[in-house]
Amino acid sequence: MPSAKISEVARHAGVSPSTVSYVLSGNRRISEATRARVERAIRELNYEPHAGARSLRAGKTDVIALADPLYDWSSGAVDKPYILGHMAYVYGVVDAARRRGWNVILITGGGGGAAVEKVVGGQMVDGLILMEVRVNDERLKLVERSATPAVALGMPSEPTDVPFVDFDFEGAGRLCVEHLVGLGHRHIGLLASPPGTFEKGLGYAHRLWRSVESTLNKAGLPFHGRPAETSTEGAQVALDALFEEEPALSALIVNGEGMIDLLMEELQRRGKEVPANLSVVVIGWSGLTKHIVPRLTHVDVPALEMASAAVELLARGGSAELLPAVLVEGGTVASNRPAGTRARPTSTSATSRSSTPAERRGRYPQ
Amino acid sequence: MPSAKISEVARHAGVSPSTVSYVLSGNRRISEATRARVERAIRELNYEPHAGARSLRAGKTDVIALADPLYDWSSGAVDKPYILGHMAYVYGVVDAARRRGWNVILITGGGGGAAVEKVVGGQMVDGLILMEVRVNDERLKLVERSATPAVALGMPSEPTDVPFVDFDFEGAGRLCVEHLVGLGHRHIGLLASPPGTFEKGLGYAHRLWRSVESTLNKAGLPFHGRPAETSTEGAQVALDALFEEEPALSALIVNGEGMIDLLMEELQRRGKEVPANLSVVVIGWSGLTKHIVPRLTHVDVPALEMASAAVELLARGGSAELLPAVLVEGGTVASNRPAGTRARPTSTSATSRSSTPAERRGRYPQ
DNA sequence: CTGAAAGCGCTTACAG
DNA sequence: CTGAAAGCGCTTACAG
Repeated sequence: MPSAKISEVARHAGVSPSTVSYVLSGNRRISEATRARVERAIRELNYEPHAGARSLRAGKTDVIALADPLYDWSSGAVDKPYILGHMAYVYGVVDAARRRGWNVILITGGGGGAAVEKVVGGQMVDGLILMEVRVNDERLKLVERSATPAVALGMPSEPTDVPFVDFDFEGAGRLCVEHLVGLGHRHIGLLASPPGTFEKGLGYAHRLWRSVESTLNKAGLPFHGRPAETSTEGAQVALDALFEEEPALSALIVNGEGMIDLLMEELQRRGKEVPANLSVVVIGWSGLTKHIVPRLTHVDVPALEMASAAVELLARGGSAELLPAVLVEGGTVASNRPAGTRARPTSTSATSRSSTPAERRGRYPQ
Repeated sequence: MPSAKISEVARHAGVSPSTVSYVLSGNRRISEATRARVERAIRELNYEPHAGARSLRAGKTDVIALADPLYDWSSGAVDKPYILGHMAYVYGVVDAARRRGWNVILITGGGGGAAVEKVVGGQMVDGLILMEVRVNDERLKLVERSATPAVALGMPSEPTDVPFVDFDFEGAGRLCVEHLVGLGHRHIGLLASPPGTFEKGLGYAHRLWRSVESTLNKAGLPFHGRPAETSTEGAQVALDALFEEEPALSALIVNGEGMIDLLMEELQRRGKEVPANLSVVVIGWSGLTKHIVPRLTHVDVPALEMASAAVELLARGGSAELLPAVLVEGGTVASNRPAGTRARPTSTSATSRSSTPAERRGRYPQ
C-alpha cells in the first residue's frame, strides 16, 4: 500500500489540504479542535509527506551528503586505521545529522567528484560534508561555484573559503614533544601517517609532521620522522629507518590508532620494552584504543565530536573550528632522566590553544 | 547559482521541454540534429534534472536506504570487529549501488526503525537494505506491510518473506571442524561472536554455533564453545572457560577478524605457540587479516561480495542467496596425529554446498 | 519527428 | 481561523 496523500488526510479530517499542511509545519495558528482532528487523521492514515514533492515546493530536502573518497579502498589496499577512523567520522556525521532531522547520503570514491556534482546539481541535498580533501581537490572547486553549503571535515592544505572543522594536530604534536622533552627525552622519533597521506596532501599529515619538527627544533633537538604504512612491514620499515638514523631513540610519537597493535607487536619482537626501553605517545581516536593494556599515553583525536561539529557548522554557519588537543597520561611513557635528577619545569600546558589556520607551506617530508 | 531548469535548456536549444526530457530518457526517437543541439545545451548550461521533481513525477528516486542499527555504538561499547565488519558492508553497498546509478542513504541507530519508517513512508527511497536483523525486529514488520522492496543483508533468525543475502556460516563451521578433525584434532573449541550477538538473535551467531556443535557431535566428539567479547578481557575470559572445560584443547575455531590480534596476543601471554601447541582457524573477513603473519588458516567471509549481492538482489528481485564457504589453508593449523600415523581420509569438500535456509530453531548457547 | 497540456503532491501567498 | 488556487520542475500520455 502506497502512503496516503495530504488530500486524503484532509478529507478524512474534514478540512482542506492547506490546513493539514499548516498543522504539519506550524506556520499558522490552528484552532485546537481542528488540529486535533487533523493529527488524528495523520495518525490513522499513517501519513508521511512525499519527500520529493516537498523538496520541489520548499526547495529543501533535509538530506546532506557526506563525500568520503576512501582512497585506495577499492583497489584492495585496505588500510586498517583508515577504515577505523572513517567509521567513526561517518557514524558521527550520521548521528549528528539525525539529531537535526537530516538524512545522510554517503558518497564514496574519488574520481573527480562526479557523483558529488550530480547530487548537488540535482538539488538532492541541502548541504555537503567533504572528507579527505586533498591538494587540488576538484570537489573544492565544485563547492566554491555552487550554492550548496559545504563544510570540510579536515582542514584543506590549500587556502579556501570552504569552512572546515578539524582537530588541532599542531597542538597535538607540540604537546607530545613537550611532554617527552619535559621527562628528559632527547632523541624522539615520529611514526607518521602513511606515505599516501603526504602525497595526497592531506592536511593533518603535514600539520602534525611540521609541528613535531618545529617544536623539537625550538628545543634545540634533532627531528627524526618517517611516514609508515599501516602494516607489519610498514612498522618494520619505519622503525628500521628511525633507529638507523638515531640508535639512541628513547621515545616515539605515533600517529593513528590503527598503528598501535602492529607497533607493539613489532617492538616486542625487537625486545624493546614499553616504556622501560622506549616511551610511546599515540595521537589517535581513543574509541578503539581505550581498552588496550597498558593504558596508552595519548592525545585523543575526537572523531565523533569533530563529525558532530561539522554538522553543526553546516547547520549554523561559520568559518572554522579547531578542536583542542589534550594529552592524557597513561602507562607507556617513562622518564628518561638519570636517577636523582630533578624534573625540569616545562612550558607545557595540558591543552593546546586553538591555533590560527596559519602557515600552509607545501613542504612534504623527504 | 542555482542549477538550470529544463525549460531553460529547451529554450537554449530551440525545442520544447518535452523534447529535452525525451533526449534525456531515450524514450522517444529524436532526430540526430535535434539531439545534438539539446545535448550541447545540456552541457553548456550544466543541466542536472531536479531530483525532487523527477521523483514526484516518475515515482522513483534512484536512492536506496541502508539501515545499520550498529547496536551499542552510541553507548560507547565500541566493538572493533563490529565496526570493521560493518565498514566493509557499508562501503560494499555504496559501491555496488553507484554501479547501478543509485545513491545510498545511511541510517544508523536501532530504536524501532522510526527513521527507516520516515524514509520509506516519504517515498524517499526505491529500496531498503537491512543489516543486523535481530529477533523480533520491527523493521521486518515495517517492510512486510510496505510496498518498498527490501533485502536483508544477513539471514534473519525468524522465518520471513523478506529476501536475504548471507554467507554460508553453517558450511563454514562444518569445513572448519572437518579440517581439524581430519588432521587428528579431538578437542576443539569455538570462540564465538560476542554474547550480545546471541542475545539479539543475530542469525550468523547461532548458525555458526549450531553447525560447529552438530558437526562435532556427528563425528562423536564433544563440543566446547564460548561467546567472547572483542577485548583483551573478553579473550581471556573465554579462553579460561574453554580450557577449564577441556584442558586438552588442541584447536580453536574463531569467529571474527577482529578477534585475531587479541587472541594471538593472549595466547602468547599464555605460552601457547600457534600452531605447535594450538591450532587456530578463523572465520572472518580476510580484507583485514590478509597481511597478518603467519598466514591464517581461515574461511573468508566475503563482505564486499555479500554487499554487492544484496544490491543486485534488490535490483533484480529474487528470494535468497547464500555465498559458499571456502577454507583456505594457512600456517596456523598443525596436525595432531602421533608421528608415523597415516592421515585418515575425511569427507571434507573444499567448498560448502549452498544449504537451504533450513532449521531455524530458537536455541541459544548456554 | 516534435509540441502543448495535464498532473505528480506538496506549500504558501492571496482571499475571506 | 480556514480555503481555493497557483506553481515548484519534471514526464508522459495525447495530438498532430
